[in-house]
Amino acid sequence: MSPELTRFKSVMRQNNCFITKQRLALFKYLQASPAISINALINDLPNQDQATVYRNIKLFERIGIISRLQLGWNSKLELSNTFHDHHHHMSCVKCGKVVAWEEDPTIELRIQTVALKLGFIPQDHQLEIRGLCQSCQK
Amino acid sequence: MSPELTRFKSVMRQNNCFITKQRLALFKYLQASPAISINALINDLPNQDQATVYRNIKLFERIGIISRLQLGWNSKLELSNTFHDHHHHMSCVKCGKVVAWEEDPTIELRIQTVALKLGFIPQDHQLEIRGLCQSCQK
DNA sequence: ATACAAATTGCGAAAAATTTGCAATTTGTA
DNA sequence: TACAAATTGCAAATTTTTCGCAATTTGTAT
Repeated sequence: MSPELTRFKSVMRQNNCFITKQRLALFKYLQASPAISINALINDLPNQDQATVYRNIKLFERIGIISRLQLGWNSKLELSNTFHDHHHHMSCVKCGKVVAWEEDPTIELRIQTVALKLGFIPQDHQLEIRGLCQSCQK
Repeated sequence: MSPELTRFKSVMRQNNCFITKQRLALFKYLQASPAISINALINDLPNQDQATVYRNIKLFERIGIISRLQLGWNSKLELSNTFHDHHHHMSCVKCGKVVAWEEDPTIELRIQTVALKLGFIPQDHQLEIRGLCQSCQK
């Protein structure tokens, strides 16, 4: 069992949530790519009703398993699994491609400092960069 | 005329967009707070049809005047005026309060570096921190 | 000023996205 | 294995967003 799966089950148990096959399939699907739209989820998990998908997305958000991203100016809402090492996203304004990147210690540290200065206890953060990807620069 | 308003008009002209009173009202409203939901906009701009509000939000996003934020796990989509000095947001996971903060040179520089390393030409970015605000810590 | 072409608006209706109630099924626990 | 509680699927309701089109408004060139 992958460490992400172990962690997933542990978080679910901590929150008194049943581990159903629908939830497992959703979690695994979310692990496969850095960002995915709700529509893609509903289409690619055809054995689940859309109501179930929506309910479980909301649950996963509430207990911190996924978070919502707003990538481009015209893009749909997307979801990303927070159990990835990469929390941050860079998206191309032209072709829409999304690349995830690893935490950057300098940025993480700065975020801590800024949050504390404003009186917040930081819990989570999200950084999205928009720009032109290599192939769209040509 | 405020410098923001001047810049707004200039960006609008560059994009061959008419400066209508609906768009001016929308822009001014977006300037008043760090983040605002679409519903609040529609309710607070009662002299505009909701179709107009939606169309102009889309326009403003496309030409870079506003950007979308996804603040809390349960929060609605919000919009923020990019002409503010503060681009970044910190939101309280408990009470939903949103605080904007100024650019941080260390973070900005790091973002440039990371983007270039991944082959992107960065155009815009967005950083959102979630945590517990001072009053909700008690 | 005035007139004109093109862009924008308001309206109503359509389409898309999300949520809800409830009976049937599934889950974890004892 | 049996039970209580949680979850699912389904259909319908609700909410959010988009669209077509006639009427109005805007910027520009007289």
